[in-house]
Amino acid sequence: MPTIEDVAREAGVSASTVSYALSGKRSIRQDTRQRVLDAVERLGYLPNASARMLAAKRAQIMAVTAPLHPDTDQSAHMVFALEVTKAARAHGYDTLLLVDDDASEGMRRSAATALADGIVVLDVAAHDERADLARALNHPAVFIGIPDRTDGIVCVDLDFAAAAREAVDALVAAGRRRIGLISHPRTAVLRESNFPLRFRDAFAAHTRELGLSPAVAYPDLHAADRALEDLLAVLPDLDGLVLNTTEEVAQSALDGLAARGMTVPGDVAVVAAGVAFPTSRLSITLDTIPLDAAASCGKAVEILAGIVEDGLEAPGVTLIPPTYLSHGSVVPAAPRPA
Amino acid sequence: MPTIEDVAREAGVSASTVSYALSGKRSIRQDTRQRVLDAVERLGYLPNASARMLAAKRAQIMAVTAPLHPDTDQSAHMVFALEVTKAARAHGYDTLLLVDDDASEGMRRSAATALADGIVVLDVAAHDERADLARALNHPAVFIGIPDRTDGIVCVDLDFAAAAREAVDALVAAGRRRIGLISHPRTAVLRESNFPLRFRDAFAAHTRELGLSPAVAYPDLHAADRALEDLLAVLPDLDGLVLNTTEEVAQSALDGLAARGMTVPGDVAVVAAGVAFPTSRLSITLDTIPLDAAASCGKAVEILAGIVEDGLEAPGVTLIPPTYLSHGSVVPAAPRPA
DNA sequence: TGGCGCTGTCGAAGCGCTTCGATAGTGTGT
DNA sequence: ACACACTATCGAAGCGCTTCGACAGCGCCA
Repeated sequence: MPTIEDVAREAGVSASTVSYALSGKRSIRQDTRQRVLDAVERLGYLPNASARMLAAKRAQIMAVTAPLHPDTDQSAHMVFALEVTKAARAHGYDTLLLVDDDASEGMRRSAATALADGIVVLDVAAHDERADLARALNHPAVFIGIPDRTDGIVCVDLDFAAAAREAVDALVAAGRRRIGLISHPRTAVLRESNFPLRFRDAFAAHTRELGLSPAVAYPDLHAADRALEDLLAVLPDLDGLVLNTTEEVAQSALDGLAARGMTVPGDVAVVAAGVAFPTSRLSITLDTIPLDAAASCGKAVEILAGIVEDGLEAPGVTLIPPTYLSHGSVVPAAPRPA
Repeated sequence: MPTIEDVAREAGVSASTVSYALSGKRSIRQDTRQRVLDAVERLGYLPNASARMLAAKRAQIMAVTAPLHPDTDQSAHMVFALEVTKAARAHGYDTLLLVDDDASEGMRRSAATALADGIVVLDVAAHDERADLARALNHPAVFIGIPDRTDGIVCVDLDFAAAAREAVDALVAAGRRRIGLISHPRTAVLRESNFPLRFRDAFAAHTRELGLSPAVAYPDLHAADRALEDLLAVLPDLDGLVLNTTEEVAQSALDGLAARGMTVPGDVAVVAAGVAFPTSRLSITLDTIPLDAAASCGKAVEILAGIVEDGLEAPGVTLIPPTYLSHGSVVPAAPRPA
């Protein structure tokens, strides 16, 4: 591999001139710059990464950490890791994947060894040890997801509350007033990430604001049938359904409606909101407010790059505004039989 | 962050002594080493990664490249990326995730800048430009998957041929002799990765060896029904079925059997072989010879670490022996009605 | 007791880059 | 013609580590 000295010799200038010609940090005469660029081209020069890191105190690397609970579905987080990687690349960073069993070890190591300039934290739990670590570490970090305590850390996430309101509004606009929500399993709502709570609470508040009676049900781990039962007990003439749940449970809910002879969107208008899967994979393609990995990750990387490069003041919590995608599963209610 | 000089001062020795005490590359008196270790502990010292890389000409980083076709299911490859990361960590390496649209750009860059010591190549196609690149690059690389031309490159993959034979043997041992194979869609078989071919050819050869008439069918993109039809046209009294296909098609095949009133394993014994999904997710948990990401990735990383660290001669193609997992979907045939 | 080989430690060089300060060269206003 | 500001370039220092060669101190054998 050629070094900067080789390029300098080839171009008939000094190494520092090559460096400045390539970085643009000092003015270089146009023809000199061109000779340097030609030499670079001819030799196929790329600066050695470690030398550059050492001298510039900048690695151009972002670490991304995904904890490794055996129970969670890995591939879901991996999609986020992928999106972070794409976004980071667009900002000129490479991405280091950290998946240690000890969630903190990788963060600590990549910070202490200056291997990465910043860290993107995925799959954030309500009580996440990595939040404390981030506060202590004095190393740029951005969380995708929001833990309970957000002081001293930087977070990005979909605005689940707004998503809930928008889902309700869409149903109400279609004349639906008996609206239920199928949320996540109770255990998940209580223990893990807190977005199900944010969604549920906004759903309840907003329906109440609109003079409706909120009905929320929690599915079992994989099936929605009992949840649907619960909903129908409270709202026998259910005509709107919000799904903030997994793909499996969503499909199960649709199956449950079909089994009861209830049509979508005729009898029940349905919208999936704050969900990570494309509804086109369901038996009926639903209107959806997606949890868009690319959007969250793009924003997170942008913020992180700003902190690293310009020492920008870190914004606290950044909420991504929801986007409503129409697929025909919400239409005006048929006139009710009198 | 403390430097090696800080540790040296704290321990009352020179920097080189600290280095040797930590690396073990020269003998250090026991009590001196202990003083160094204590100082390291007290200061929380971790060596700066870039300085270490620059001096040692070793990054302790492996790159993993997954090409970014929009059509392919990303999360599947991401599981491999995850397994590579885990295995690499166990060998003391971190993992750089490369997902450039231009599949080669990241490889070229990480090699030329010496950012990574080696590259693990995922999702290898039959004709993969990255194979040519690897030959040209003179940088350690291991492919997970096998392109058509394997000269000059290092590959690891499941032994699909052996898997096919083992699947057939299991069915034959259960007294099944009218055995069909549902492979991948024809287009995939011809254009993309070549393992479907390796599997199919071994299936055909081995059934023929055993005096059976091989029947192979190719599903449509998502459904197996026509393939099943094709199979039954050739083998009306099908009693053994091998699935080397996607989860979706496998489920569709089971549905097809059920729709025809054929029971598993009573009428038809079924085994899924060389498949990346757990058969427990199907409506019937099938005997399976899994395509085990952890096994392939572990082996690949081990080989790569050997090349990087000890300049080991690179083995050409390493085939992972298949493992048969029994789940009761292959049982002896009922006595045939005379 | 002198020479020899070990063992344990140190100093210095060097990895390839960035960046600071110095300086030669150029043009401008007086 | 001279001082002055500016531009373009260079040399050298330094980032924090690894590693090589040197060598002091030691025990051992002759």
